[in-house]
Amino acid sequence: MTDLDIAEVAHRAGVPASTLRYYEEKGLIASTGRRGLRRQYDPGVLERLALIAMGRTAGFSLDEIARMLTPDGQPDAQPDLDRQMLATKADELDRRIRELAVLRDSLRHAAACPAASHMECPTFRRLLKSATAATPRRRAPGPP
Amino acid sequence: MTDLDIAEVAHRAGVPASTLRYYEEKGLIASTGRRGLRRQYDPGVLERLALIAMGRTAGFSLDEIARMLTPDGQPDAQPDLDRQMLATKADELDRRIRELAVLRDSLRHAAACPAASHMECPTFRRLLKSATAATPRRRAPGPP
DNA sequence: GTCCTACTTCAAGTCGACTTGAGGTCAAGA
DNA sequence: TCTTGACCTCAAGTCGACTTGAAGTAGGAC
Repeated sequence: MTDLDIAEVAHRAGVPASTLRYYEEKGLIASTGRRGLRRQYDPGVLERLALIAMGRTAGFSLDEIARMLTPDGQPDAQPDLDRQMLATKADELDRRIRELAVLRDSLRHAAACPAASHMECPTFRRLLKSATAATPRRRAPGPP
Repeated sequence: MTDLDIAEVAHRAGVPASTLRYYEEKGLIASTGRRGLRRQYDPGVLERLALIAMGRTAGFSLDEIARMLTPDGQPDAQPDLDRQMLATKADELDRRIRELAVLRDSLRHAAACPAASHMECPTFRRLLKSATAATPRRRAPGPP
């Protein structure tokens, strides 16, 4: 029995146990059973959690991730849909990355530019324009 | 009087009027006055809104953006702090971009890879590892 | 002069992703 | 055996960024 205690998983994955319970409730992970009350996990859950974390940093919601992780459709039609979705997500990510790159350049320029107000700097305004031009109004993230 | 009505601003900026009121309440934008009850805005507010949108897509909170837009400290010490902050933010963005790039590559690979389960693919696992290795546990975004 | 409509305020609601708190349980060590 | 403390459940709270709803008001078309 190589199963891991919830505390162990929490520690190794770097998330609080409450998050693991929450993920379980959402169907993102599953425990193999209990020892007494305590959840036990297959070590593979760590990779799954890494995958979840990865998806989160990519900007996917837990529901989206759940859908990616658990193909819920017809057994044989699914893999293609899955691959299709992954490709789509990759494209989205690509767009996002390009936006952020422009933004980064804008900030860097603004940090170096001597103009009193950044808005007075033509370079900055040009960058600003190209950063916002193609942005397809999606609810922005927003960190801690 | 070239001022814009709130509806005009909302339309041109592509945000609901309620958002403009909210931003005003938060001190992110200001109206030049009222016509009757209705807020009027200087056309410059559009650039400011673009800047705000830009900051949002970069993952900054409204409070952070407010701080960037309105230097609140000593008149002469501020510009440097401002530039310093912008440079820091640019660096953060850069890290984030690199993470996302790895992620995008992982997704693309997974989409093309013939392995039954992505976890069985060594390439994917390697990518996964490098994607999550350096990730400094920050609360992830999460779209609509 | 009246009416319509788009605005106004303010309080409250929503959404996602968790966290927190109260009250309960049980495996393991003294 | 008893205690301890880390886990358990379930409900409720939090946070940021808005949105929604009720009730009120004024500019402009008729």
